[in-house]
Amino acid sequence: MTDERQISKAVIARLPRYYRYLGDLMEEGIERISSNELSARMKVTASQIRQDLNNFGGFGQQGYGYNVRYLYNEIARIIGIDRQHNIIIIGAGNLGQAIANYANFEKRGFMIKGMFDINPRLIGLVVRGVEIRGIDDLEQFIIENEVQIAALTIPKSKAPEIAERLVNAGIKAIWNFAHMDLSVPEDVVVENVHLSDSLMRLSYRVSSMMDERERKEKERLEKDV
Amino acid sequence: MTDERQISKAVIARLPRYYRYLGDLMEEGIERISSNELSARMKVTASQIRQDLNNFGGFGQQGYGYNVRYLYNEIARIIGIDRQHNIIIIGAGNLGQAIANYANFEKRGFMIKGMFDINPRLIGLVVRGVEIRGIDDLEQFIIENEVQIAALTIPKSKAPEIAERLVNAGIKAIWNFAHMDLSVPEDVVVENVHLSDSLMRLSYRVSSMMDERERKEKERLEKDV
DNA sequence: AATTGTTTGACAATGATTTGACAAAAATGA
DNA sequence: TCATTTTTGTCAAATCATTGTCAAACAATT
Repeated sequence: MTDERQISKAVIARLPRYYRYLGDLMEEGIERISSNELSARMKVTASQIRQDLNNFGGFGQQGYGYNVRYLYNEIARIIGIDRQHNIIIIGAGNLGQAIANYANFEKRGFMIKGMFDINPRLIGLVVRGVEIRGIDDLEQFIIENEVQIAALTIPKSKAPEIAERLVNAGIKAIWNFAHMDLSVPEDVVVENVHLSDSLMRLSYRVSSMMDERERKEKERLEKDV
Repeated sequence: MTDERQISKAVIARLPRYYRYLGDLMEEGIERISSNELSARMKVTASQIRQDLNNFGGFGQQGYGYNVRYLYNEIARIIGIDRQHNIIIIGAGNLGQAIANYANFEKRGFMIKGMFDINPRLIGLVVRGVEIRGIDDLEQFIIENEVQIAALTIPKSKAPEIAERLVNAGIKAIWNFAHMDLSVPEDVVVENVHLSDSLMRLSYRVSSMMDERERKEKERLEKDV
């Protein structure tokens, strides 16, 4: 009946990037774009762009291409950033404050309702108009302010305990910056940002690139002999 | 000749997670583990674990499993975190400082050689023993200190210009936190951390979970009639 | 030393994703 | 108005990734 076949993770992961490029196009004053032109800019195949977008409906028109503003708004709707999301930040250290200071937050519908920390020296401070609180009244705050999302920028050691409190208070999603995997009920979304994992991927790529360069250099020298 | 068949991106992306879990096992004092036990902890199939590891060599032993410490060290070697990498941070705002303060950096072979910013109020400050400098002598610093990696935590508007300077100074890799894609020569590694993309993926998942919940609720009510 | 149980590494089968190709639709230009 | 060009949406083919299976290897036990 409901033809809601699951859309693949790979497609979802690419949507924000489309959104970013469409925003750039709008800033450049470009009104329409073909999958071919966009594919050249984004360095992906045109086929992939068309196929990705068609998961959500036919946004283009033959002989014309895609209307940039329309597609931009449609993707915003698909991603869900046309609605308002209330968010809190737990851990008001550098990372938490960096997130709080990200200017485009409100523009995308993410309202920072509060910040929390256990460090008494931080409590009471105001970051971007948001006061840093102690975590004692965390649950009450979540319920009163209808908070759906919590950004977790605290050390690994405290993360599981806080995550459980968040879940019990009815949070819908955790943006997890702690260096560990959280275990939560299946109806709670966890989006991980494992910076250490990212740095290791970088390390792998640098290392293998250096190895390869070395290998080629050796090959070249051997040939010269 | 050289049997260096390319290892798939998906496998590389999983290595840091294996490394993380093996570290945890070591802390728990566990000496050996089977792919089956590990698969239960990590919520992936045992087959995938065995297949992934076998891309790099046979680290396990029939009837025994994998030696935790040995595998841990082998993965470190594969990722390249057994070598020393010199790194600089460009942009000493909250995000740059958050990265500088990450304690495990040195343990993984990443040596923070310097931090840079254009804000005169930050220049001269010392974060974790590293002085914040102006970006005028960036190129010289990179060469003199044999810096391979630059973390880029600056606004989008300044990123392309700085990236070009980094490339020209011979940097090998950019850990890119700017909200845009950089264009660099193909022998320069770029590892993107697009936090806004990550937040949008979270938004999509929260939104579709809420939609689904609503849909089910409606279905339930209709059935009751 | 022989037997039993465990567990890997390899391979085949399945599943998912990406790419290429093309008919049909719309825009453009004569 | 009609022919030509552009460009989508879709389908099929090709590629890539994951999973299940099993013989062979080793450990543990008697």
